[in-house]
Amino acid sequence: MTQIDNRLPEQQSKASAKTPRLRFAPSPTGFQHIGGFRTALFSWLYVRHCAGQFILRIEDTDTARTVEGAVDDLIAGMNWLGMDIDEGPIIGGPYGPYYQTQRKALYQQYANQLIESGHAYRCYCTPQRLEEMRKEQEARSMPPRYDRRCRFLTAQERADNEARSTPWVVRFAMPLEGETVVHDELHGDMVFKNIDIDDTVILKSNGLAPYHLAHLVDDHFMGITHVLRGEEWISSAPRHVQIYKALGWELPLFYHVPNILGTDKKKLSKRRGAPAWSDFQREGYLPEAVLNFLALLGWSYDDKTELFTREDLIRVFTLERVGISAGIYDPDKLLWMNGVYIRRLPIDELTRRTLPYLERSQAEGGLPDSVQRPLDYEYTLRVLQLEQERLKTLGEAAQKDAFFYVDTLTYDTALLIQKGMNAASTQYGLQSALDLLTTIQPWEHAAMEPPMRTLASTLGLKTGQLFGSIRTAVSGSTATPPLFQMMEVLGRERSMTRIEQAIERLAQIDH
RNA sequence: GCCUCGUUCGUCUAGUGGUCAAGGACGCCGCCCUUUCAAGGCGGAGGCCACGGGUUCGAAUCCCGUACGAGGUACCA
Repeated sequence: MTQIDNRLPEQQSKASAKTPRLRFAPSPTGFQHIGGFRTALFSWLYVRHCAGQFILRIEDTDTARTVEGAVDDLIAGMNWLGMDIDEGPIIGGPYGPYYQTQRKALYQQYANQLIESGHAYRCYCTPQRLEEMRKEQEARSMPPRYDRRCRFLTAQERADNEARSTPWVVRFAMPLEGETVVHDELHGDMVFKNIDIDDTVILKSNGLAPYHLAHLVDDHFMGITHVLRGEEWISSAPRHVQIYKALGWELPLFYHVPNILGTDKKKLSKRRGAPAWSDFQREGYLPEAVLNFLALLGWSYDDKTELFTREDLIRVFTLERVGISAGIYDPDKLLWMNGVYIRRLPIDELTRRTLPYLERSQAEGGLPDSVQRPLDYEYTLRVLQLEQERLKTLGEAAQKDAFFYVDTLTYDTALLIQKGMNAASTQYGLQSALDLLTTIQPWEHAAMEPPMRTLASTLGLKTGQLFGSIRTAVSGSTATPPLFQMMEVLGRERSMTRIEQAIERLAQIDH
């Protein structure tokens, strides 16, 4: 119940005698959101921390919900985050196959064994009967539960059903009395009354096993030592320990990790708009930042450290420091962290990694389609040098820096006119700046700034007023990198042309 | 409804009976820097540690109850 008395030393040492083998076992029913990846990350980090093995297994026994492409997307996501897999689909491994639909026979074998040992039984109830029963129980505000009718069928009734070849499923016969203790390494002992637990289906009429049997058989034969899964599994855990017991198998160590909630405080779900890994990729989050962020959702190292490289994480990650209470995913903090990672990138790498975001089509979030691709690497590097500390995502660069690439600027002429100025004085200021700029040699920010400052005071303007007008003229924007550095990158010709165009604009509103 | 888990600043968290009149981070606010925007520096607001009872010389930390939240209650995972 508490965190203090939750680790039985004997059990811990029993497990550590074997090399840790942990798995991530998602169902391919859609696109994995970050909550799933976070749980996978904990397993992966632990495995890499103690030189174990990380297995990916696809729990595709619900064929009706299986979504085409989900496995590829999942693997791509793990790849993106840098979680390498030791055994799994595609790469294979000694304990395959790694798709549950391909392990059907195994589940049937153990379902039968459980029937023979008296721990399970065939249930001939029709879905309609179950449905009616459920409705009635609900109407009487009773807990909806299978009434175990088929558990107590006479030999004759069984024979009749078989003779009529009534379709059947296999149900696990939960003990009718007593308690089941689920020992969890994080939560301690959790006690359940057996009578509260349903006789769950362990083999469906189509011959496939649902989660409750399938994952357990697989974990056993794949030699899984630690089971990390979401806390939503706690309520079915007593069922699992009973099945392990009935099969005579040793239990793995359980770690029910906290869920990640959305800002609505509900479990993250795709339906409710939880982001997929590909959303982060598309917006230009760095996988190493996302990885760092995810690691901190339900795990902590100490009271202050929170920036970790992948290697750091592997080195310091331990399961003992995984928390137990659900947490809300905070997009603002991720955004901040992504900015930190962007700022730390060597400029070459930043350029290389940002280029694809800039070059993709405008519809996909890239630069305006009028801009010629491919982009010039050196030019983009100089642009990004100025933008680096201002970027929170790589994807933002296209919006913020379009003016560096585009031929004609679109902006509201009023933005040229600074506080305390009017069209005429702005026009005069720009013209004076233009005249001065013509003489600047070489075209470098250090050569521009001192004379331009002098010009401002000569004109009786604050630097902010003069520079603000030029800034808008040259970029079409009021928030940009430092003016003269920006003009240096933009080049003399383009900078001066834009100032001329601004003057023309002002001349027009003048009358 | 029933069962289970959880509950420390808005959010992520540190905290394993005294060093906690609760520390860090994001966000927010202010100041500094400053040609704008950032970044950076400094400072601030924000928590009766869900509530109520115990245990103890001493409790955010242990126990009990309550409230609230979440999860489960499928031939889904």
